[in-house]
Amino acid sequence: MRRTHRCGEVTKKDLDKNVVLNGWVKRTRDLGGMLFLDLRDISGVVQVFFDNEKTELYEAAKKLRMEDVIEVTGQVRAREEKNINPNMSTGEIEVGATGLTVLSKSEVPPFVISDAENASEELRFEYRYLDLRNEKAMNAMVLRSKAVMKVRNYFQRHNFIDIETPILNKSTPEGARDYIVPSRIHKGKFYALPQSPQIFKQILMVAGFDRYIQMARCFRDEDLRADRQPEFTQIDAEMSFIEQEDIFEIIEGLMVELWDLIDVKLSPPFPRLTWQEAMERYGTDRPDTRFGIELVDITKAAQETGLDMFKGENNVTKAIVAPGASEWSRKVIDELTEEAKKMGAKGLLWIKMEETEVKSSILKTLGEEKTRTLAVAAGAKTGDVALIVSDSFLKASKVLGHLRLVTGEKLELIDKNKFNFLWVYDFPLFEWSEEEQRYSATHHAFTSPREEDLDKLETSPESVLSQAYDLVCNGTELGGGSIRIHRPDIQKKVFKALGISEEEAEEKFGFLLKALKYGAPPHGGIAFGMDRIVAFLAWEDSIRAVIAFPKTTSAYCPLSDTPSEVGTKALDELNITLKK
RNA sequence: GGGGUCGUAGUUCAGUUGGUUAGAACGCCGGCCUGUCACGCCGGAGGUCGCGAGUUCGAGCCUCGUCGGCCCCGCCA
Repeated sequence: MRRTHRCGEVTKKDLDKNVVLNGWVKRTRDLGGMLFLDLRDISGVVQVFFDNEKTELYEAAKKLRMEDVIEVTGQVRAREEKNINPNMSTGEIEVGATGLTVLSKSEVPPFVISDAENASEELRFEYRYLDLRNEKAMNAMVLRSKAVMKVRNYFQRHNFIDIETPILNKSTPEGARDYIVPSRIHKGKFYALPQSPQIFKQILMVAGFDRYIQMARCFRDEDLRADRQPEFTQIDAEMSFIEQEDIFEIIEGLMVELWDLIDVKLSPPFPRLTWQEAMERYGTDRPDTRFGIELVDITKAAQETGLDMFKGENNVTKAIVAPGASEWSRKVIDELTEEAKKMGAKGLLWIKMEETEVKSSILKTLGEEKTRTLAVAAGAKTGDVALIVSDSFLKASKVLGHLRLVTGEKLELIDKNKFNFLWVYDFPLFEWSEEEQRYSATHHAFTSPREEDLDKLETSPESVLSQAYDLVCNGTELGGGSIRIHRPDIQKKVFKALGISEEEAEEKFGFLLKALKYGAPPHGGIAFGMDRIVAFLAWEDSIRAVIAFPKTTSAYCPLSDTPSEVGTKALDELNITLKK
């Protein structure tokens, strides 16, 4: 018999109707002579009633266990006033059972489904099919589906074409470590899984699809975090004949529609901040602007103290003020110092502006008056604590940017209900890599320098700014992109600055360079971490919660036991020998 | 690659300065119960204390190593 209703959709309108329901046994409550059963499917839960006037049926119901799959026939009836359960959407009715079929028995599950949130992630992911039966986990996936539909719908309305790009790709030298797939036919050669469809979407622009969109699965073989999985989904978009501002507008419209899913009204345009300004004020390229506390440059005041520690040639002294934090114990200060050192600072200078006196690590060396002057330069008032770091501009900014976040958390200054979006743009085109002793691309090798910086490409690459941009929300980078290089001559100069030889460029990216020679339109685009966006919408801290089958931080899947060894036959065919 | 933290019953956890028989809650099994909805009450089963060494008369507890989960730094164009 086919079901007539989903469990959560039986309502008062169905009173006296005979219904057929399918679902999982959430729980039974046997009162002796009468038994209540909560039946669950994706739509919700409904209460089924068995009594011992129908002895056989009652005895059968007594044998049911959690997570058995059953079919129930019965009649919808209203609950008496005193028996209504206001916490249940179907709480005004119940189904008086007239028939019961067990469709599938369940073993005792390793955790109780309705309590899955309290089980360890490892266990939940091993039994993800049980975990997903839990309302919250299932809703996250439902929300994800809605978000995907929104995105596709939005871009279609704006004339974007959805095109799939290859999963088996050429390995490229820049960027993250590739996942590698050996080729059987081409022995000794390898495919790489895409870190992003970057080059292909640019080639699609050359082809003339002037607006492209794809939900692209991407793969990066790097160490994982709460917001990083080895495979993840990007909303990948690219447009021709546009400028940076066009991208901002179209994406702002998309964010409005996505956040509408959770009834949050965003009001574009989002604030725009240059990279320089973001670093100066927040010490990071992804500022969390849900709370105040900005970095202050006190280099001049610091140098006037005459202390050696402030003197270095490229030294910049920066500070933040923790408002009303003079109650902080020595232990808290020590913690902050540890945090600062973790970020690479030599140390952390602190000044406590207490009611009657000033306390500081440099009080003895500097004396009360000069110490107070320094704190005041940072903007500290009575009751505040000034935290000071002296180092290179980037180091001092980053350390204080981190301390700013820690301080915001500690003092509970962050309004968790806010969604503060902003654009960061004008990133440096290159950054110096100490490890490799060369410049590397801040965004990627195809990012266009700003027009006005073109002539500095060869003379002072470090000062060239790019047409790259990030969309940031609450201190998280949701996505980023750039206007691309569409002229082969500029692309060559950028490769040169990156220390990529012509031969290497030809070997690795030759197909893109060739395409650019055949009438490439000016173009640019952006890519978003779909998982991060959905995690935001679902109020989850980890993207694992919004991925159906996530991997652990060691890139292992506890459900399928992946990765695993392969047989010698497969290795032989691939001409691969494993090292001992 | 580095740092932190956790690992005890099916699950989530407690376990004192190293000391007799390792506890609780939920779940599970059995019984009672006619309006429950975290039902209630009574009884019961269930443990290689992640793994391996070491110290000790004696280790869940201390030491070293190792494996795994999570968080962070590096890394992630």
